[in-house]
Amino acid sequence: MRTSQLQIATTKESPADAEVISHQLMLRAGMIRRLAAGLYTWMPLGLRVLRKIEAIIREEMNDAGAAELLMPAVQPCELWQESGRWGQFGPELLRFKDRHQRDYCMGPTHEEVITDIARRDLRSYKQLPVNYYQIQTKFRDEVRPRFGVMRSREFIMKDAYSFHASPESLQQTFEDMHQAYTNVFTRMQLTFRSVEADSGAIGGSGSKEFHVLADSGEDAIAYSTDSDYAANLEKAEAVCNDTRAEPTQEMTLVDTPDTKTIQALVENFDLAVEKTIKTLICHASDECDTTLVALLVRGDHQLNEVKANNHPMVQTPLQFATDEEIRAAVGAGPGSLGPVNLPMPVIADHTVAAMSDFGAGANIEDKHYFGINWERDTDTPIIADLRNIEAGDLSPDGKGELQIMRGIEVGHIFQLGTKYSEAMQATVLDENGKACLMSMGCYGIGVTRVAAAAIEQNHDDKGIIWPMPIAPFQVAIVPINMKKSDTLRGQAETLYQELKQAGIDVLFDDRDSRPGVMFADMELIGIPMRIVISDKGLDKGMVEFKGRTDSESVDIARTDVVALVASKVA
RNA sequence: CGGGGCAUAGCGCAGCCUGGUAGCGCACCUGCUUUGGGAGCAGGGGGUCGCAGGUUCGAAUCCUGCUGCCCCGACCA
Repeated sequence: MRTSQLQIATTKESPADAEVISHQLMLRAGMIRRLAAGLYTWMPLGLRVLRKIEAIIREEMNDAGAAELLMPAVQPCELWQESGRWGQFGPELLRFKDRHQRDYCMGPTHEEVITDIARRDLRSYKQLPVNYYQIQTKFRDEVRPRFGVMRSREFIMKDAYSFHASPESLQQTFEDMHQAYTNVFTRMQLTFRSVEADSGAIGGSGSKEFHVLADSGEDAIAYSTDSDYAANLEKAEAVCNDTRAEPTQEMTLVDTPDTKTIQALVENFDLAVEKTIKTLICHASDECDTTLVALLVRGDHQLNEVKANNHPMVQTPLQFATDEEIRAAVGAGPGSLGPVNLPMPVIADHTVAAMSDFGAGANIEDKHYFGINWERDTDTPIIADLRNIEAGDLSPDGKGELQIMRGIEVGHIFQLGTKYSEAMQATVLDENGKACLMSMGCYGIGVTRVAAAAIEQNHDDKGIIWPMPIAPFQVAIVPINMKKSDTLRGQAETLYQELKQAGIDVLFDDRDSRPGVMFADMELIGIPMRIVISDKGLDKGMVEFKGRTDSESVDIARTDVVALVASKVA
């Protein structure tokens, strides 16, 4: 392709609201244009990247035995009512009515539609397993779309759904998909990890996320220094091997004016932060007699909201109590809360349960108890894993300690089990002629997010550095002063044709720009290789070759350059 | 949802406090010169100053309402 046809539109400055580097570079390189909040046009240059990502995914999915189909983006409400998600899904689900006043939604995911397909088309266990996939536009009305196409409302996703006669078959396909995803991201030359994950709203058991590693990633990932264990921070199990020490202090009531925070408590009263407790009050589920329930974590630990949300005694979705609710129930406000004499169930993190001689609010305004001990001073709490792991924690598998790094979630594979097949009665006949529910798996890759993640991971001060397999073009031809030299123009054209015939994705910069402009543009848009062709060089039969990350270009014989490029592409 | 901020040319910004009818850089168009790292000179086009009211002789500027966008989020930070 020629730059004159591509309408290259690069800018030196990026819009003020683009925060993350991938968003800035995609805008500056002219890959995407914003239409409205969370809605982006993919310009020709950006679309080429998407198509390359899709092609790799398609090949690996096909190789793994999945069959491509295409479902509608608009879905009728009936299916969602059948699965129960019409009520469960919040405002993220974009709903609207057609001219007959029937309810529809823009599909954020396609479990309902595919399950409907499966129950109609699949009759016998002999047809199983099957794995359907599509690459299609999804819509999720995010509260706060941001970071460009990293968290947009409309995005392209590859979603696959498998159906099985047995859990063993599901497990097998789950593993096949894990391998297929590993192949996909390996082929894209991205640095990634697969990690254990929470199943979230989609439901089911057993799920793994694929994360592209990047410091700017929205997710934190815990991994063991000495084993394969890796998990999303929200899932990573916080273990505590300490046993509770015997009490050595009496419990005392202390006046603590102006001490509403853990930090103030530690500073004003010379208390070790490891001897303090944070008390968080949230709404209780129906399992409790009270409307509120208390969650306890050590003063220096962070509550893990996903873990809290998953606790049976906590109302879903997790909702913290307001100041007024707390005062009404306890008689004291946040900042003076603790487990002693608290009129509600107390759920403590493992670490908290192993503490002794600790300090916490007295549930009396401006007072704390110090030297509290479980059993002696207050009932032993319900114990659960409630906190985020911290770097240096023991690995749950007992091997090594956990470290934290950041990642961008680009893929997620789930074992759904029979959640949807049961709700929607998707059955096949088994060997005995009896109807049995199909087990399901589902497997997603955020195609548009992969493009952004690749940039987050691969860029420098000049711009994007595309990995070769997903680069919009593999090589750029940059002629120097072609305007003045018909010879050079002819030579550049010939080289362009030769590269095309060799099957190379080549971008011919045929603008009459100054060299600096062309160099800067080709680097900004991240073309992995560059050939500079000039009269000066051609007099000696040479052109210049430079890889995007090379510091210097090298002279190479004109007659060898096509072969060189071809070898680098392979 | 709650809190904060912003809205002036395609992009980045100034002007607003102290009202007098809009400006700079990049980009764009024309011409000349230039051509190995985002050229120089000269000329030029483009803005109902987010929308709607109000105050005023006069509003980008002051006041009110609305809309859009961005940031932050309950203990801690």
